[in-house]
Amino acid sequence: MAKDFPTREENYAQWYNDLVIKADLAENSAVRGSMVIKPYGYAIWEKMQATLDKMFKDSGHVNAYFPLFIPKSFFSKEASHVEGFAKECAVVTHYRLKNSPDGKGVVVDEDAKLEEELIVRPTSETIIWDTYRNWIQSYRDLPILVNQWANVVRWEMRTRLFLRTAEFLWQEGHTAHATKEEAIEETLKILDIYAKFAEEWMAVPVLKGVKSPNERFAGAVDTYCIEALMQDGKALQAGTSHFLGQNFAKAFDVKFLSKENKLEYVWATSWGVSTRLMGALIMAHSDDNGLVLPPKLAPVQVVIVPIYRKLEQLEQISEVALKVKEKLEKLGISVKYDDRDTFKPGWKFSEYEFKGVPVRLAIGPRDLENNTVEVARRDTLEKEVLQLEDIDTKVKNLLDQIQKKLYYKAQSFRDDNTTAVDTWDEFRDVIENKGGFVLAHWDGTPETEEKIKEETKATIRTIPLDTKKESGKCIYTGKTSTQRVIFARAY
RNA sequence: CGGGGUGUGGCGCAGUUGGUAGCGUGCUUGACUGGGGGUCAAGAGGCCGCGAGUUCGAGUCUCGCCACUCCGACCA
Repeated sequence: MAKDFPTREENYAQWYNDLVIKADLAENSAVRGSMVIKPYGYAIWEKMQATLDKMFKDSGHVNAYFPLFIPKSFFSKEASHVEGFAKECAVVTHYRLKNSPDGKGVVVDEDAKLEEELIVRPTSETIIWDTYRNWIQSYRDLPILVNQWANVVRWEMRTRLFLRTAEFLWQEGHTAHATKEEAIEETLKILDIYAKFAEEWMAVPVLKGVKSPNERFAGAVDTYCIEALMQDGKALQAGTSHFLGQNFAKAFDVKFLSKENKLEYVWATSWGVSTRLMGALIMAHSDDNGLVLPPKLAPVQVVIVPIYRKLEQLEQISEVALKVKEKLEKLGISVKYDDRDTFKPGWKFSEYEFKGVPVRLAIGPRDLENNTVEVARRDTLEKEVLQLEDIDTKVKNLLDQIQKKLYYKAQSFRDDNTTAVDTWDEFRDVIENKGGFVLAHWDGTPETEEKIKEETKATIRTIPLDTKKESGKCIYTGKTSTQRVIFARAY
């Protein structure tokens, strides 16, 4: 099944696509631009969800749910917000179908036109702030720290599995605060959660930073982001956290009485990560043999494959294998024992390798005699034969080791592909031939960023937060600059 | 929305100057097999994207439509 798909070198885009489909993560659906997330892919997403959900709750947030449909009029209330999303909104205009006159199928019933058209949410700021108006009167009602898990629709022209689909799954947090400082603090707190999740669970190193005005969320004062580097040298925005200022409070007239008995506008944030993280996860670690998953997010962490000739042998092996499974499960490891007689061991090896299962154990007659088990790790493809004694802690340690190794590998890749440049020629050369993150001085103007984008397709991915100030000259205009920013071609 | 490509068993493809559809893989059954995608045998499976036209005859030629896909402009 896994044969015949291109290497990363040959065709990176095709490699990614084939990987997603052949590893059973997702497939294209009958609806253009919308995908079906298959059980194996969805299991990964569920683990992401569960982890993030806990992190949000541990930091004081609660979940709620707001409607899929948003009245059209809500959108026009915040000027830059409309502008940002208007071009990609799906609109509901009618609420009824009827049999077509020719008797073949159904048509829209023109008599069932909606008074006010509804937008399928591309994001929920408008409906949520319209709601918050009623929730907030006093400083005592603040802060509101709400998150929702939902689907959203953005009518994209070109789509790619997980990376950009017309409909996608995400979480969106929407918080309301009494002060500017508190809202900014919230924005950064979430950014830290995102970074921690990416690095510790996904094993993907990310840069934390702030977006340039060109890349800012429509309606935000500041957009913070985590930015990851993929194996083809392109950047991927993995999560965003927005400080919205009082923009939405003003647009939706959300005011509160402060302790000082003054009527003030509420300060807001919003933040989200989506199924796009799946794309980042896949591209960050996988190789030409298929998917590579970090143990912490792998739906199956360990697979056990029995090797046998006769069914009596299988019984003996199963006895040992099931004991191993039980011991591993006691340590919280998810184990699959694949004793299907309908597939050959070699076939199973390839299958699980392709699907990125971190550790494979094989137990055969020789192992029964010697009290051993063959342990294979997916990330390095190394195999070794270990004594059965303490196999549970050995495997647990191995999983931890794989998790760390994946992160370090991704980190050293990123380091190798981060280049500081000081001249325009150098800049163009690196963007064109090497790729990756390029650290360069920029004069701070949207015009310059736009010009650079036109000429090189590279954009400012982020203005890093934890970086030293350093004076220099803009690579494009030569004007003075106080800090290097990160340029890259991006997904 | 512009430019290219592709639509043929589940999947991947071949199909010559028009003559009634084939290969690989997968599927079913059986035997032998089993420590890296096994071998052999016997089977099942097709509105050739859709619609017109040319022709005695169209997977093949003509026209129209639809879908998918890749490359650009737009985007998490």
